[in-house]
Amino acid sequence: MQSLIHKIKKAIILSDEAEKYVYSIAKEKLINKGEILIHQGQVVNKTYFVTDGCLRSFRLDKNGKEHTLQFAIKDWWISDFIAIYNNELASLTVECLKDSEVVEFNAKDLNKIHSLFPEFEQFQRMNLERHVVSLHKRILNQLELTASERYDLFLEQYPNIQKYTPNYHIASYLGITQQSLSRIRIENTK
Amino acid sequence: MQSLIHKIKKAIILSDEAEKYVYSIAKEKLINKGEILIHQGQVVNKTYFVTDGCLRSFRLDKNGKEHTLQFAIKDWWISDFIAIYNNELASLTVECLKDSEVVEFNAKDLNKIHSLFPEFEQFQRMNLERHVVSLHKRILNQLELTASERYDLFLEQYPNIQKYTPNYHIASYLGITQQSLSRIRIENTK
DNA sequence: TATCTTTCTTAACATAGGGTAATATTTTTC
DNA sequence: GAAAAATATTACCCTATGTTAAGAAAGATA
Repeated sequence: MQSLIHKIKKAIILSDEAEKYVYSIAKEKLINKGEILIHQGQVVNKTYFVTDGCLRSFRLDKNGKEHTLQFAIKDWWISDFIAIYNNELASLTVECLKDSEVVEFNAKDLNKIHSLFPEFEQFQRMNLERHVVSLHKRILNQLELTASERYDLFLEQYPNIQKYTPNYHIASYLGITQQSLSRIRIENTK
Repeated sequence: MQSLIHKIKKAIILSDEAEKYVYSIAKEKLINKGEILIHQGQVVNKTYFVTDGCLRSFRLDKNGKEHTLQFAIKDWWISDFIAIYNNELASLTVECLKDSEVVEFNAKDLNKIHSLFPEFEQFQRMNLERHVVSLHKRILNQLELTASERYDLFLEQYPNIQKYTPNYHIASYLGITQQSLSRIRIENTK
């Protein structure tokens, strides 16, 4: 929780009342490895801020294959923003990859914060700007890099993630099979 | 220009002064097909709002291949947000696909608007939220759909774009070659 | 209309990566 | 520590897509 407040205060001037409101709608939670926070196909009304550990969001397609949209480590937000934005049932599952500590928010409470404390508009805008830029980069990487190059870049961006997540999750983030990733890993060490 | 003001007013309450400021920093421009608004490798300081026509942003990779990040039609923003956000030289080129009408902003003026008129924070946040959701969807589509399925979806999302842009631009958006797209187009009509 | 240029299609061949299945390795559980 | 479960590697074959090149079609220009 402290790490979230700290992150907010680094970005904006946070009044006492606003800080109180954040505390009033936030719920600190310890999550065990393997727990599912959001279930694909069910109602979504929570958004999570990760203060420790690692979560993952993915979609299960019609053929039973998983496709990883996001890994969330310390100081990242994670939820099913597609579903929340469109007011639909979850198109993603969010699961916990290792024992983690998160701050849970009801998505509607979190949305109200903007009208109650307009200073959060700026905080949120800046988060979203950063997010858009990272998504643009990911799309361009997917278009122009080989699987092997994408894997190298992934390891730079998430240097310790291999401790928390099996390779087939990484493969599903990169858009390849675990067998292909295995081949790439062997090539790279030669 | 009216269409931009209209769009803003649909989202937020726009004070007279704020509206005046928008006019003072905005520059309406007619752009000819083929004109380049942002050059990869050069300084970027402009952001464009499209009021009519169609623009495209793409990256030229080391092998001379183009990769399309975005098509922008009426009511979309386009620029090189990666470069602006990171204060780098352009990683993209923005070109005009058919004679278009745009509103040009200096990126710094546009950024100042948030502190001068905080109501724009909300406007921008909502734009960014929508944008993030559409990027999430695009990434998931790229991970889980075949090239043929992505093409079908593309045609739904940009129903008239084929009039403005050659197929090899569409192919470079979908992450395939123009030859593959040609094969897919033939398969689909069978 | 004729010519030039751009775009699209087609074909032959090459290759990255997928599918399936077997085996090896590591991790978890009892 | 043995057994079970999960994960990773390897192999064989297959398919979608890439590469290169040529030709056809469409659009632009003179």
